[in-house]
Amino acid sequence: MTRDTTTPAKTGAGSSALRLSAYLPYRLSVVSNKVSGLIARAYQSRFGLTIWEWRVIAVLGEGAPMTAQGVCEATAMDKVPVSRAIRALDERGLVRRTRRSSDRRASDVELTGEGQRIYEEVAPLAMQYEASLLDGLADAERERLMALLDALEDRAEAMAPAGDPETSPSRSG
Amino acid sequence: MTRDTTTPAKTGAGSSALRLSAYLPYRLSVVSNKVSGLIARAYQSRFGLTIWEWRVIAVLGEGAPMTAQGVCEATAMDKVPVSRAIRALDERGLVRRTRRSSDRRASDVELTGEGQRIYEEVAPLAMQYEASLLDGLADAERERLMALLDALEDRAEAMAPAGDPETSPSRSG
DNA sequence: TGAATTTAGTTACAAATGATACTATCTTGA
DNA sequence: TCAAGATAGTATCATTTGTAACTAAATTCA
Repeated sequence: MTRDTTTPAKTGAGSSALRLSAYLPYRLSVVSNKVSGLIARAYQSRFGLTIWEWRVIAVLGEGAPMTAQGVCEATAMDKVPVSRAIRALDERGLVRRTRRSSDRRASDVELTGEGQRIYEEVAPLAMQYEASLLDGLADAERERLMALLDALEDRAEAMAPAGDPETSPSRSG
Repeated sequence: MTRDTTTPAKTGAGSSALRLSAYLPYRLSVVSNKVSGLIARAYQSRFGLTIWEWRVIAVLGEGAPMTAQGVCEATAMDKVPVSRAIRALDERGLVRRTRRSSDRRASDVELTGEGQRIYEEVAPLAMQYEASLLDGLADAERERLMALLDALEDRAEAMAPAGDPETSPSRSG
C-alpha cells in the first residue's frame, strides 16, 4: 500500500501543495470503493444480489411495504436503478408488487416469504462486515466517524449548485 | 435529507438491527458519491476533465515523469482506465509520452506546458473544494478523519480474500 | 540460446449506468 | 369538467466501465 496521509506536504508557497494520497475526496472514494467491493463480492457470490438489490431488500426488510418512490428516498438511489432492482427482485420472487387502488400509478412493494428469508440471512452478515470494519474502534469513535460523514455530506450538498439533479449514487454496501 | 445515523435501532434481539441509514458501508458510499459528484462536475464543466484524467494530472503535476504503471500505483487506478486517461490527455496535448530505451514496452509520461498550465489552475481549485468540505473542522479533527479512513481501508483489505484482484476503483475527486 | 513466463500497455467486447423520453395516472385550477 | 401540469414508474439509447484477450518487449532458467 502506497499511502501517505500524514506527512506534511512539501511546498513552495504558504498553503500546502496537492497530494492525491492525502486529498479527502480521493481518499473517501478509494476507501468507499474498497469497502463496497468487499461487501458487493460477498452479496454477489452468496446470494446473487447486486448492491442495489441488496439495498432494496434492506429497507423492505424492516417490514413496512413501500412504493418505489419510498425506496428511492430510503436508499438514496435514483428511480431508474430502483425500478431495475425491484423488477429483478420481482422476477426472482423475492418481492411482490401490488398496485395501489388509491393511486394506480404506484405499487406497494414488500418482501415475499422467500425475500424475507434472504433478508434474515443477509442482514446479520452485513452487520458482521460492519462490525469487522469497525473492530478496534471505541463506540465514541464510531459515532464520531458517522458524525463526520454526516457533516461532509451536508457540506457537499450545500456546495452543490442549487436545485441540482442530485449526484447519482453508485455501488456500495 | 432523510438520514438518521444516531438514533439507537429498535430491535427485538440483543444486537442492534440493520438500518441502512446508519450502516457504515452505505454511508461511506453515499457521502463519497456526493463529494465526488461535486468535484467531478467542477472539473468536467471547467476543464473538460474526467475524474481519471484529473487524477493522472494530479500525480504528474508533482513534476517527475512516470510510467503508466507508476500512475496506476499512485492513483489506485486499474491499468485500463489509466491507459484510457493517458491516451485522452495525450490527444489533447496535455501529456507527452516518450518510450523508454531501457524498456521499450514502457513510456515515461509527463505534463506538457499546456498540461502544466491546467494543473496549476486545477490544483488550487481542488484544494479549495477540500478546504470548504473540511471547513469548521479543527486540524486534529481532520487528521482523525484521515486516520479513520486509513484504518477502514486497511481493515477492508485485510478482510478481502487473499490475492484478490483488487477492487476496481470508480469515480472520485 | 531459446522456449516458457512475466510484464507494460492496448484493444475489443460485454455488462452496467445514466440521461432522456415516454406511458399512464393523478392533481390543479380556470 | 377539462386542459395543463405534475408524478410514478418504465423503456430506450448512448456512454461508461469492467473483463478478458491480445501484442510486444523483457526476463528467466534449463
